[in-house]
Amino acid sequence: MGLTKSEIFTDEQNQLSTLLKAIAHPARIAILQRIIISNTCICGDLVGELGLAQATISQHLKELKTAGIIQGTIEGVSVCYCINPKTWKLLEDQLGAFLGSYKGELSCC
Amino acid sequence: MGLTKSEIFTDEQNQLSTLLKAIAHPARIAILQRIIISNTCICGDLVGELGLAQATISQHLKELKTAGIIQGTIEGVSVCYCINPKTWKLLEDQLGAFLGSYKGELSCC
DNA sequence: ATTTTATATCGCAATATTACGATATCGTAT
DNA sequence: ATACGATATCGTAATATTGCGATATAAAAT
Repeated sequence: MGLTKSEIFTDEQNQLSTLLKAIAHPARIAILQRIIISNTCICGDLVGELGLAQATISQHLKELKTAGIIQGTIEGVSVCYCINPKTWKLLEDQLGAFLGSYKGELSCC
Repeated sequence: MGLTKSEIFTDEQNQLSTLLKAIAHPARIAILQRIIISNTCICGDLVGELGLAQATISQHLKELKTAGIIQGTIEGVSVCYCINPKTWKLLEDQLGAFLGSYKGELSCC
C-alpha cells in the first residue's frame, strides 16, 4: 500500500489535507516566511540564507507552486515568487473553520 | 537522504511543521472532526464509519496522540479519545501568527 | 558567439508514510 | 478458567518524500 485512499473522504477533507501537506515542512515554512517578509523573493536569496542546496529549494518551491500557494513570474534572469492570495485565503478560511469547530470547554476526558 | 534537516530551522518552524504534518491527512482530519462532533469518541465507531481497517485507524490515532493533538483515556473496554486543548490552542496560535503575517494587499507579481 | 548567472529538471539513495492482515493484549462477561 | 470484544502492535508491501549532484535551459552580459 502506501497510497492514501482519497476516494473515501470528502473533497473538503482532501483539499485541506493537500494544502496542509504543502506547508507541513520546516523548509517550506521558512521559504514562505521569507517571501512574506521581503515582498520580492528570489530563489537565489533562499539558497544563500537557508542551508539547503539549490536543487532542493527549487523542488520545495515547485511543491508550493503545485499546491497553488505561491506563484512565480519570470523577472529577467531570476524568478519572482510571491504568495497566491486566493489560495492563502482559502487556507485561512478552511483551516479557521476546522480549528474553530472545537470549543475547548467541555472535554470528556 | 529522505531525512529532513531539522537542525537548520528554528524550533518554531520545526514545531509548527510537526503539528501540521500530523493533521495533513484526510483520514486524520476526518477523525478529528468526528472527535469534535461527538464529544465522546471511541475508536470502534470510526472503524465502522470511515472506510479504513481497524489497524490503520489505530495507527492514525497513535500519530495524533504522539503529536499531542489528542489524548486517550481507557474507558472500560474501549478507549475514549478527545482533543488536547493545550496543543489545539498552540496550533491555533502558531498557525494564526503564520497565516496572519501575510497581508494580501501589496503583492509584487 | 561565448560566457555567465539563475533556475529547473533528472536520477538516485535514504528515509518516511500509508494501509492492512495477523497477532497480541487486556478488561469484562460467562 | 474461558471466551469475547475492543484496541494496540508487528511485520510487510507499496508508494511518497527529502535531499543533492549532475546536467539542462535560458536570458543577459561580454
